[in-house]
Amino acid sequence: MKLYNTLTRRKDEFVPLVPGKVGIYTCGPTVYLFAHIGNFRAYVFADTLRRVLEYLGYEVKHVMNVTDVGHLTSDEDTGEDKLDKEARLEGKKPEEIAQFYEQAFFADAAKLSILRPNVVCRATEHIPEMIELVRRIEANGFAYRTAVGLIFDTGKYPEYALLSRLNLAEQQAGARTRVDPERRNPSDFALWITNQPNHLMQWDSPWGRGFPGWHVECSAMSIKYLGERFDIHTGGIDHIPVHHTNERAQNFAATGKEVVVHWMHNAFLVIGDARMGKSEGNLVTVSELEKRGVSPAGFRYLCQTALYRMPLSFTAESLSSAQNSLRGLVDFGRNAQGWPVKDAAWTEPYRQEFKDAVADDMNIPQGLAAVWSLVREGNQRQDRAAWDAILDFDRVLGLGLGKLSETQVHEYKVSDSSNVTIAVRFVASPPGTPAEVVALAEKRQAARDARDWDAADHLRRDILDRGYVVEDTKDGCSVKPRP
RNA sequence: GGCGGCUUAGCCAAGCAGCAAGGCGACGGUCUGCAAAACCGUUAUGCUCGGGUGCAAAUCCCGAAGCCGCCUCCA
Repeated sequence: MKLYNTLTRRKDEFVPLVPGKVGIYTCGPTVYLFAHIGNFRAYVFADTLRRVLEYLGYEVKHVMNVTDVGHLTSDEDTGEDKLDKEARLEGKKPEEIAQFYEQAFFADAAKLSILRPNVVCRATEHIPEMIELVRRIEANGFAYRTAVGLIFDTGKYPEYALLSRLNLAEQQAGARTRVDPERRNPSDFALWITNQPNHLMQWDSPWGRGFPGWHVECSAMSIKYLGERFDIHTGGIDHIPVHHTNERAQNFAATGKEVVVHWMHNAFLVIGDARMGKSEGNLVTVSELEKRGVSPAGFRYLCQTALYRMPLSFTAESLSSAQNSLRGLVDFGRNAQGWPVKDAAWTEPYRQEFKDAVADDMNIPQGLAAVWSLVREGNQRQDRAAWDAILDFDRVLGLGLGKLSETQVHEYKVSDSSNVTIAVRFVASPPGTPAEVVALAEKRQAARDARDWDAADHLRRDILDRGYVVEDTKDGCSVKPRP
């Protein structure tokens, strides 16, 4: 398969370091607030990457960190820790804040069918590993002390600017932050921060009591769980110039190696012309989405309509478009389940198309085109083989189509006055449909059989009042929740 | 000031040199007691604009305009 690599700026052929196996590290959430759906685009992307690799037969080890310390509110390495700040604000301990928002994060992730990474690692539980990594960096001569703590000397790493293609000479030092006169280079950053007595979370270290710089955790934990050379590192595009650039520098300073082979970055979800962000005041969470009548699966579908590397427009219109598309897919599934598998052979070209698309740098939109071809042709052929193929694709799409289209069929006999069965009718409905609704549907069919259209229409109204719509077919009807 | 990205139909969005995928929406038709679903058809002689290279350009090159992100924490 091919994957775009930020380091080389082109689609590279993906060759795993160990045949058949893939290690992925994903920059996870900083658990001091609810994650918004802009954040979740990144995790849907990472999850889809994992699913694609598994679909193509790789054994994937997916590692994700949870940042619960060391992420400062400014990059001057002197600001408040986000967790500390929120803890003070809410009058709680940092651990309580972290625990609460971590739990909330994974609850939302589960709603979005994001598979839990094989390893979820918390920064605070890896302080010894971080200290060890920093010690190696220092021993290799890449660090120096200042009043702030231990600082990474980016001048010692000639390739420092390669990932972001920064032109350090032209960068305006201190254009937006004050200059620390003790720094050797404007891009130098803290590995271990000391002399911050107000910081709530502190640990002893060779450099004094303090806490790790933000970038250290990802280097330390990715290396711990995936080794000193691993396949893929994912994150948002905003991480390229600072976080990942620094991480890469640390990796090299500690190990002497290019640790990460493929760097992959997702573009932002954009609202109108702006990104979604806390300071923009346009955050939308998964719960808010649900309140607006958009299912998590609908949002996930929206994410799958665009390439992960392209900005995606998040508007009321694009959302409802996605939600409607998903509904169409689910409707097809409900119908298709009533059909026999006639001939699976005709689905082969579409299966191939899907596979080729996702193997080409995860071109999910192209894969969706194959899905819709199957819907169209499956409908024409009335062949469940189409649905079987789509369910197979859903291992990648992660829309939960199987569950969403679940249907129970209630069959019953219709008899004449002398108790002779004259027909077998059915009512199909999703699990959880109230029995009352099914009963009304049955009653309505009887009215229809009696050609009592007024009664039938009246009953349809009653069913609608209970939140369900009826669709008639030859020998029965199906009821489903009103869209 | 530096780096990066985006501009394709009403909307979302693929395509990265060889007849402009797909979805949503809209409109017309078939089916239906009426609907819904489904099916059939229509919806970009053109891809921000101007040059250039090629037999051939939405795709490559040069230039312009507009929009955005990062360089402070941010997916």
